[in-house]
Amino acid sequence: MTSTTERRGGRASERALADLREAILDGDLAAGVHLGEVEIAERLGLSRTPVREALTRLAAEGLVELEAHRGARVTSFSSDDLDGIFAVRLALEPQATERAAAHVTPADLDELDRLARRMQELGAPGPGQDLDALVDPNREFHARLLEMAHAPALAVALANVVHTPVVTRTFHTYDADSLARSLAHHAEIVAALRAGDGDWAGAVMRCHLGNARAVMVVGP
Amino acid sequence: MTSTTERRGGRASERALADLREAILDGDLAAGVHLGEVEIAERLGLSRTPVREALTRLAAEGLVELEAHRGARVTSFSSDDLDGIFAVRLALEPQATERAAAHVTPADLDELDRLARRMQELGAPGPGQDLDALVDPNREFHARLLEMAHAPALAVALANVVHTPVVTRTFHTYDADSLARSLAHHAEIVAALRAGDGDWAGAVMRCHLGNARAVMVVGP
DNA sequence: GCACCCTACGTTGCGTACAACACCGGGGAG
DNA sequence: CTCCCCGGTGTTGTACGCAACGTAGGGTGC
Repeated sequence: MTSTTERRGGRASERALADLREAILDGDLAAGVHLGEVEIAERLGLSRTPVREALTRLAAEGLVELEAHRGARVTSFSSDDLDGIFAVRLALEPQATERAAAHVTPADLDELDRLARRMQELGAPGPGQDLDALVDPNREFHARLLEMAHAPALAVALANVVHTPVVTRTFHTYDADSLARSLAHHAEIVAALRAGDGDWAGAVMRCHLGNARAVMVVGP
Repeated sequence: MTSTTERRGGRASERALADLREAILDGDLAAGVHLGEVEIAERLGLSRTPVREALTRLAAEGLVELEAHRGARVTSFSSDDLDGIFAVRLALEPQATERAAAHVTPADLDELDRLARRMQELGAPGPGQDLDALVDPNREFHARLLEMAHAPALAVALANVVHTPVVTRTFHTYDADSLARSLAHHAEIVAALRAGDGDWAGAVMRCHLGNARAVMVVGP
């Protein structure tokens, strides 16, 4: 899950938060959709109060936008926004990867290796290919890596910007070559970490993000 | 003020938010202090509801920490946290400064110049020195610079981590030389921007942060 | 004397009712 | 015909009351 602590939330608030976040991240709630407090409350069988709190927190995360007396809308991102997001990722995530190399444990390596292999299975061309199933392990891979860096500030800065919905919501935009590269990068990061080479791991992450950026951001 | 948009807030909520944030940033509420909802509500003459919302948003900003059924506490930062914060600043703020060079207007330059000069007056050794008064213009300087970068994602990432209270709350920890350097950096950034040299400006910002880090973080 | 439990209190979490504000439609004046 | 004003309607913003949870203190059993 997210590394940001799940404070407060006597279950109802937390439930509303998790539910809404999942719906947005999975794309069930498209960008720009209006979110009425009563509507959500009724759908979840709750009062407006916890829903309202959840919306406030989602707004702080940047997943929704609140307009006074006009309700909440799912945030929509422009191409420029995407570009800015990748700029932040490129500035922070390789550094986090470098740091991760210093703290990595065998258990971490096994887990990352497992995720990387699973993604290569799911992403391999052929009848078994399932691009939608790639989303979760990919998210998990990057989250674990971030966690291993033992750099809370870095993690928070990224979490509050990356807004995983837009960035990792789908792999359908990847062409075959880019996808293959992306999956190979994960494996290479594991290899670099296993070798204890932070510079190498960071460099691969830079490649990984550069590749993703080229796919996502419609360049000039 | 903060560049993060001030959505929602039918005055009461916004007022509570602004009031609490100011109190924390100014150090009136020390780190670790317990914040009771009723206590704050009564002091501001409001109900618990807007106070609660304000606390939720402050928690999202990282200024307070919420424990379930145990209330809110003003966040306290460890030396490691500070180090992590500076790592993020060093990764992002120079880049923002570089970008600012591309969008800078004469009006912006005048404003930055005014702030830099004012800080040099206030910080000059002698009877007129007022270190406390430095805090606001310094905050404003960095905020303006960030705004000029036209990179919302960068700004958000920084805003959610820098937690200005710890970083810029006081200049009393600066020794004379470090303070002089810090003030000179501001002026040099203005000069670099006026010359339209983003690389130069970014480099100065790196120096600026390195200097601050050396002062703040008791490093080995 | 010490550990454990149980009760009483204060706090937060949630639900509900009311007030304030913003949008939308019709009607009238120019 | 167009523009402005004005009430209707649905939304969000706030206040208040109750319930649930955590904590601290005293009391009892060992």
